[in-house]
Amino acid sequence: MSRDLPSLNALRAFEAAARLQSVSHAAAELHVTHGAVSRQIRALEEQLGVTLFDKDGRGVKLTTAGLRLRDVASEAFERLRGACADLRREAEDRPFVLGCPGSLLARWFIPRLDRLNRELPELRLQLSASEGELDPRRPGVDASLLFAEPPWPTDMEVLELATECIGPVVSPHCPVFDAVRNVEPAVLLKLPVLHTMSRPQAWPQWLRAQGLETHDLHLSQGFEHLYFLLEAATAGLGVAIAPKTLVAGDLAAGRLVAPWGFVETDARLALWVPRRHGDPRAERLAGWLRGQLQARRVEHAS
Amino acid sequence: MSRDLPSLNALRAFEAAARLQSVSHAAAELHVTHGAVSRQIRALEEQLGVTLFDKDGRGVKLTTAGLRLRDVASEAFERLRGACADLRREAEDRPFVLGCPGSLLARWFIPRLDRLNRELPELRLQLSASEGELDPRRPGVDASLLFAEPPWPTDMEVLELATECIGPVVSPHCPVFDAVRNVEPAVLLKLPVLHTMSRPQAWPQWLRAQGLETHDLHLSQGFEHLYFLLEAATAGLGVAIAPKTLVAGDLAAGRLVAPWGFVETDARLALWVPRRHGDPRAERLAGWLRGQLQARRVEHAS
DNA sequence: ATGACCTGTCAGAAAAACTCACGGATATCA
DNA sequence: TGATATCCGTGAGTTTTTCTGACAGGTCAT
Repeated sequence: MSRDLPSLNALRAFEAAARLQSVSHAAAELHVTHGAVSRQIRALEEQLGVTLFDKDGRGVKLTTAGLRLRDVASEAFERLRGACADLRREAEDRPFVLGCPGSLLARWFIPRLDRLNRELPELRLQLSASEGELDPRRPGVDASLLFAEPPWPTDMEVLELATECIGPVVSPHCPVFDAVRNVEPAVLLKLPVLHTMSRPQAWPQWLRAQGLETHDLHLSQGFEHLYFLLEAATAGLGVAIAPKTLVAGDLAAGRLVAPWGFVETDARLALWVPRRHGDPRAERLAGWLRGQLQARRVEHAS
Repeated sequence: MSRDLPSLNALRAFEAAARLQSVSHAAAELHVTHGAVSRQIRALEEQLGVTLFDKDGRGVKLTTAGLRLRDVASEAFERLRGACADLRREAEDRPFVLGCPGSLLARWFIPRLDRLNRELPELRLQLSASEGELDPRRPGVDASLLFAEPPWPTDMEVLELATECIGPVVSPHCPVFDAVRNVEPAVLLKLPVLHTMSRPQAWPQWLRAQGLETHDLHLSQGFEHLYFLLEAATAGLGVAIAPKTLVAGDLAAGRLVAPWGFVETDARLALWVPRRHGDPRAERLAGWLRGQLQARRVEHAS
């Protein structure tokens, strides 16, 4: 029992009061009322069975026992303060690691990276393109940016950034471009289309949204990653289906066209933050990303 | 803000878990459930913005940040533990100072002091006979033993030990003894009686209890302290009035007789303990005193 | 005396910590 | 290879601690 520490909050209150020679000043430092500090000191005196303060005029004065305890307590708390401050500072200085699929990284993020680093330098953003499947729970990753459909897992805080719109895109230099320039969506059913393993539902989703049957679909070349699919499309290999966000740049530059329009899906572009960590910088990043996605839309509308 | 310490209870939970490399063992050490410790560690990690533990199989392992914090925290807490244990030990070893009127000290306490020191050696009892008025609030006095009537002051814990009975006593060798051996109380009104300044109400109280008028009372020699009054009575100077407890020894030894009996007053023999200190040893002393007072009564009855 | 200032105390309110029960993951044993 | 035991994390609800706000008493300077 004697190995047990007394109440640590009481010790902290005592230490502050002893250091400042004043219950009221200690209360101010601890952001509480003087009554709270007075109580804590009383409790500590009872636990130790020792008088720590005597009244001295209208203030207080340490007893010899109090003096000895103050010396130890002040040093102990000062060390703890220092160690905690170091840890906090390092946590703040640590780069923020953002997991991100390669396609999103290449087509959307890289062009905006410079501005991000300028506007949010304290983030020290470090991008980690996923190899294979993106795992938002991978240790060392502070947050992940990805397209996905609700429901969200409970162990992640999901900050939604934008809805997803998908639609067929094709290069104007594509050999079949003349055949497909007809904006009637049904024409696409007659053509072999490019697709990706990671989004097998993309074509059926879009076709259903157009009121077309999906069983006539002719899938041709498939790619493991969306990133390669988009490269293939811009290279003129055929008609691909892609999220609008990822091809907005290509559309603006004329490298791709999307004559058949886009449809909104249930998926969301969202920032996934493991609840375990909950880095406050994730919120800042989400805010900035929302601003960028908004700006892009405004730019298009004008 | 960064000068602020994180939650100290969280820090203590972390320190225990880090030292024992186990949340459950830490919980056992702190006498709480593992859930409580887990929560505290989680809270600390959030406050510092740093991961302190990683999962390791079915246990936990410190991160490098956790390792650094543990080193500091363990030392800091160990120092605090040591300082507090020292203070507690000294508090325990410190003599227990009991304030006591000289009469009670001489007539009741001193004959029992030897047994008390044998039966409660850890008390290291130190008796402080009051000079002049006994002040139960005097600094340095852990408790005071005195006769007094309720109501009790609120800043004192009053442990009642026995009721007070007072009555006239006289030495068998007193010159007037033959005159007063008549047990009719009224005879006392005809004699000059010894009294004390500190209990001016003693005689009137007793007379009223006998159904006698008080205005006929002839006070003769007065003494400042009860102690001297009793000395005078045993020396045969006259009839005194005294608490039964203080003259029980003299009655048993035949140095005094009390043919007129005793009456119970409103006063109590009680141990007064300043609430500010509340030394737990006061309870032990009160228990022992009650036992002694009881024993004396039983002894008389038999 | 009066006002400024400080501390101690109380009842009730607010906040923190705890418990209990459950779920998921990992070792150990048969 | 299941079955079992152990360990940690989490959520709802409750208990315990702590704080507040108001007041009382004491000291000091004017």
